[in-house]
Amino acid sequence: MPHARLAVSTVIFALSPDEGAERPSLRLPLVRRLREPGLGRWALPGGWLPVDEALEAAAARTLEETTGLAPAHLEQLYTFGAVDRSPGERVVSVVYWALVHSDEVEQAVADENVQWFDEDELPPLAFDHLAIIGYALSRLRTRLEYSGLAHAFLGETFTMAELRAVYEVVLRKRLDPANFRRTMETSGALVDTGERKSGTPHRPPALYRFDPRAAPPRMPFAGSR
Amino acid sequence: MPHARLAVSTVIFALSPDEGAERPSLRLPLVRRLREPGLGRWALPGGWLPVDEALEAAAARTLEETTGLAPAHLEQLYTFGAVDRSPGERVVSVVYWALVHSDEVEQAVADENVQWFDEDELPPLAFDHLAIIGYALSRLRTRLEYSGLAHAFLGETFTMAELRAVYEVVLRKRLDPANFRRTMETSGALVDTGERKSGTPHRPPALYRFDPRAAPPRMPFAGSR
DNA sequence: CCAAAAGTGTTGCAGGTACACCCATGC
DNA sequence: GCATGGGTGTACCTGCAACACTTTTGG
Repeated sequence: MPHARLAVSTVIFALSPDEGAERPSLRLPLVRRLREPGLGRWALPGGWLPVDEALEAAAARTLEETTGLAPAHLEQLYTFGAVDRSPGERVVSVVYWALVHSDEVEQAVADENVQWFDEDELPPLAFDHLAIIGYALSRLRTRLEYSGLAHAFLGETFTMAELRAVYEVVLRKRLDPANFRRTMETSGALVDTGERKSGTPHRPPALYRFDPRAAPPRMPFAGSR
Repeated sequence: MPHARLAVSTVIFALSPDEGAERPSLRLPLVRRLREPGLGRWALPGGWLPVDEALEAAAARTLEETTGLAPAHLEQLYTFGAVDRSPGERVVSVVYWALVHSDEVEQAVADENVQWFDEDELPPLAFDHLAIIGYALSRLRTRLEYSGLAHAFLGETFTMAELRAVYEVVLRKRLDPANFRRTMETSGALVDTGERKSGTPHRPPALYRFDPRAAPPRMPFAGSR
């Protein structure tokens, strides 16, 4: 008797390194499909679930295999299981989404079969992966607001403007610098390192660090009573 | 070569019919396990995923098979896939959670192998099902607040006090009647039927109905841009 | 009339938005 | 000194929590 096959895929987000003075953009890596179904189209990194590997571990492994990077944040998104989502075979995909530090993206793997795409310049995608990416984007946007997740995009220290740029790119809207600063300061998640970033054409901004005590919220089993 | 097996389970919530004048309580049906592993313990309704059935359809079907009821709300919760969560065999469970109308619960099936339990009087549970129920409870609580989901517990018409009772039981805290009324009225999700419920020992309360235009928010693919 | 729930009004606090304004640096 | 982003102060608005108060029924 036939079964559904179980796959694990990951939507990986990073900010493009800000070459030049332009705004950074939200990017994600995709892999080219080398066999049917969907040959030649692009797809999310992933693969079949090994019997002896946890779901999250499988997501982290395929992330590492395709990009060479380790996730700064990794979280389950949704499980997609429509009967006809893959032609010829029943496939259920447990999908994760991940954030990686932007300054590591330069070292990330990219060849003719693995490429990074801008969030609004996606190529033709295999299966239902376009809808999955859309859902992952909406989840990223809501999560960013009610938990300080932006640090997963940034390095060890950062300026207030860099942090604000993360929010502006992800939320796709301009934020008031004054109010943004206050919101972040009163949230208690930031620590002023005392250092300043010099070399800017203007007044040198303070460098901040994330308060390690403000741990990122773990997903399940938080409210078990 | 072995694969992980795919199961679908559902956490089903209902309010106990308010027999007497006591507060209603949150209840859920469990099934007794008739074989190893976990023989004799109680477990969530569910089963193996058929190749030709969608995930949500499988959840709705097992819900109907164990309780005889149709879900007023059904939504994917999380997919659990730790390697050792089921002894002897690798099982990945896609878990849904559901709400059913409280006034139908009386007609619900219940025999020696299917019983309804109060949320804080749970019996010994098989596998990781206790943790799953805890997670479902936390999700129910947060969802209730930012989307008018309470109507899934209620019948066609209801009083403001009945609606408030749903919130109070689920959120486990007392709510101010005056402020609760205003919050609901300004939300625009309620329609005054003009009728009043008579036979109460005191001033007869107005009967409300949910505005059908205020549709429940569909889960995935909302923000695909 | 009285008890008790239904329903209305008012006040005050907290968080967020808009925007005016000062500060420090490179050129 | 001047342009520019860094950083501070403040007024206003809105939503909500608290709570006093009026209304309407059954006994």
